[in-house]
Amino acid sequence: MPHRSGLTERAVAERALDILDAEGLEGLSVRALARSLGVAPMSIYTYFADRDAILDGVAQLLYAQVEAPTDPRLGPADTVRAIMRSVRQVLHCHPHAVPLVATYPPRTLDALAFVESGYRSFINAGVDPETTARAYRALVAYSIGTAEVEINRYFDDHPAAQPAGSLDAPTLERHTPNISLVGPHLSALDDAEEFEYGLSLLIDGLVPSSA
Amino acid sequence: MPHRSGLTERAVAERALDILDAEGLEGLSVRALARSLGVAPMSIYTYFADRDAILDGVAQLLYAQVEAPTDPRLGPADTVRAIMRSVRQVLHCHPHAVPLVATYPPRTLDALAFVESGYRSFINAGVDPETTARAYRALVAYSIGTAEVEINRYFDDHPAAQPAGSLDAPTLERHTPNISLVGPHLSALDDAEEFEYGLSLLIDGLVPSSA
DNA sequence: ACCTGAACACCGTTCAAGT
DNA sequence: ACCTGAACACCGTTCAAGT
Repeated sequence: MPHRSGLTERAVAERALDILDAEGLEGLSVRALARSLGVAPMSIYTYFADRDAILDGVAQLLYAQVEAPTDPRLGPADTVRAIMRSVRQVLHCHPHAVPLVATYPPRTLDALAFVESGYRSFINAGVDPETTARAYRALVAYSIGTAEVEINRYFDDHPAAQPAGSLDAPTLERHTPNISLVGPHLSALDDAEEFEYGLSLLIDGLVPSSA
Repeated sequence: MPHRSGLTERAVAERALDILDAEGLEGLSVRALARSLGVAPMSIYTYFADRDAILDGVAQLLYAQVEAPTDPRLGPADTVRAIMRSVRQVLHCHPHAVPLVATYPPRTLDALAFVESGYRSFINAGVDPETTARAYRALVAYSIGTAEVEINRYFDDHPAAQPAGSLDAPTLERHTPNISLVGPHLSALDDAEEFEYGLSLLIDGLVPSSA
């Protein structure tokens, strides 16, 4: 009888995602995952070759959650904008997964669905495959970069915004006056607004006839 | 007598960077670092509060290596382009450090030097502080995103480019024809070229009078 | 094929003790 | 202030054995 424990690769990956959300990447150990599933640690290796394969599996689950617009009348710019927003939303629901998405590209059919939709909107609009590939690459980099800075709150404790760090405000003002000047504005920026701002710059440049 | 072992925070961080380069992030353990320095594991905690603080220290070392142009006649676009290229170069020399740079922002005076230079070129050109902050944020996200996809070789084994994965070429062709079409172009893209391409799009959009 | 316990070679960090 | 060894509560993974 196969799967005496009732487990499947998918069920293991889904539990892994639960643990990742609750405990973070360090808390997602093979042993903790097995404990949560009520099996011996080594049973996990029936479904995944090693811990990295589990993390890859979690990434595939999240890629599958990305929604792509289905309306074929939508142009490539609007389609890609909707996909990018969906990616951002999924990652905001699973912030600890950002490093995984930065590491493991979509691989399964479900995970690749949104990529196919994005490509289709470009190709159907007459964009050539190479331009499509370049646009996809730039947009992936933008997704990952913005997600990293957002979930790590990269600009929150920026010097001059948070003078409680190792450098005090007078020292900063003397050595880096422009950081003192710009810092407060940096930490006041709105995540969603800045995401849209940079995204528009990219889309306007990447999509040949953005209409 | 302070520092009986002859260690300093900086020396510990530099050895940590050596280990990171040679062994990767997982190989950079507190115990391995202590072993390499010839001290007991707990001695490390004299200089750093915990492992995360060590990783932050390594990031600060790398930020300090970023070179910013000193010519004040250079406009903000050219200044920022040079800084972005230097960041990319430093990260290519230390690929395992990319997740650290994505996590820990510049904090020390040395690490902040290139940020100050970039800000100065904007402010001196008459750009207001908020626009400067928005540009910096977008450029940081772009640096991190492009570095992640480059060091992880994110597009190398993309389906259709590398049909040896779990999906075979006929299955891909049937379910995701556009991925089959675009994939080969994606894996053929040149890292440096695409970096410059997206960077130009951003700079053209971000720098008010790009002249 | 699937699941197990024991074992190996590690971790980060706390603690109490030394100088 | 700095450094130490011992200990605690963990890791991922190999192996040999079970069903």
